[in-house]
Amino acid sequence: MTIPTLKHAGHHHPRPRSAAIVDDIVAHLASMGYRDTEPRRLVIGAAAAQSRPFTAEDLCAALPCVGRATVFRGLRLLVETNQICRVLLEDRELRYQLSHQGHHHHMLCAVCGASADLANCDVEETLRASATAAGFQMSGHWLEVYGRCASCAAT
Amino acid sequence: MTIPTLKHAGHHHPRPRSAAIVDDIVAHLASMGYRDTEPRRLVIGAAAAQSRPFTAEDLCAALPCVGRATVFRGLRLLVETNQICRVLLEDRELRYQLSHQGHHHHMLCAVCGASADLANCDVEETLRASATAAGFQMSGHWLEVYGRCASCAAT
DNA sequence: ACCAGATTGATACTAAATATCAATGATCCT
DNA sequence: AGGATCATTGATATTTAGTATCAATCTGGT
Repeated sequence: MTIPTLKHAGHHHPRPRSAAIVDDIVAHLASMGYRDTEPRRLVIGAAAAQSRPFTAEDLCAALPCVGRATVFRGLRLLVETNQICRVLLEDRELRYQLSHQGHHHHMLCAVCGASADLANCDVEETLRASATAAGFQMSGHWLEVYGRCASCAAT
Repeated sequence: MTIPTLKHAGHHHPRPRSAAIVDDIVAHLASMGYRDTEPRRLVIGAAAAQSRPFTAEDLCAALPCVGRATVFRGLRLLVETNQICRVLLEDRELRYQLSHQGHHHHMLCAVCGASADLANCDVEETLRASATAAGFQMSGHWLEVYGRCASCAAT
């Protein structure tokens, strides 16, 4: 879980994918006036290193050298700047994962915890129509789909 | 917040609506082997008396004479037996409200906290189709719609 | 190098909910 | 009705997830 330092940048060995992601996100944050700090990079790097939706606690455990409050602050900042999104498990546990697109939804595997983006799913129109019919002015929605991913369903 | 006793059943004055609801739910629970206890009735009665989605804390406050743990246990039991359903606000606060139908969704007013059932909204098919296309075996979903109810939108 | 102000982290704190467990009480059985 | 049984209760402690505080530190711009 050690995050590589930056001294190898430019070296002919490719840096881990997550290093590039970290740079991207840090650059994006910098353009919004947020500073480039080591703890922040660590949080982003650890988030990018996760292969599954993760909890704040996961990051705290992965980063014993980073203060707990800082991990939470980092996550909050990343959510606010749309770099990561929040997902809710069926038991209401909150997890995070890197954002890949704008607004979208997730399918969460109850067995292995994997998440997949829900493609071609245009629920929004339908919802808005129903809401409007009831005199409701819809401003947003939250949707999670639960089930089993392809490989877990196969077993 | 006093729950009337049953001695007036059959009297020509109608009992409050909530009393009948309590009886119904208690009967349903009894058919599943759950006992008919006074604290349980108080919890159900208080839940039925709410006009808006309510928090566990609301019930605790409304029922100072009922132990906190009992309120939570009562709510859990009611959810498990589908007598009430859980609703999530945008800030992830959890609320409860009586169930009126089988599976359905809610529109939640961010201003006044009212909730309305989302009628004629057949998202499930769409979701399942998308999920299946991704090799996902959908087993359930969670959907909340946020916005403003008719009267709050009017102001 | 300097400064203003953003950021950090140790700590305390809050809020929501569950675990414990002895005492109570509802239901069944006869 | 009486009694045994076991679900239920409630006071309390504990857990969990996250926020508030605030002095010390670090970053980025000049």
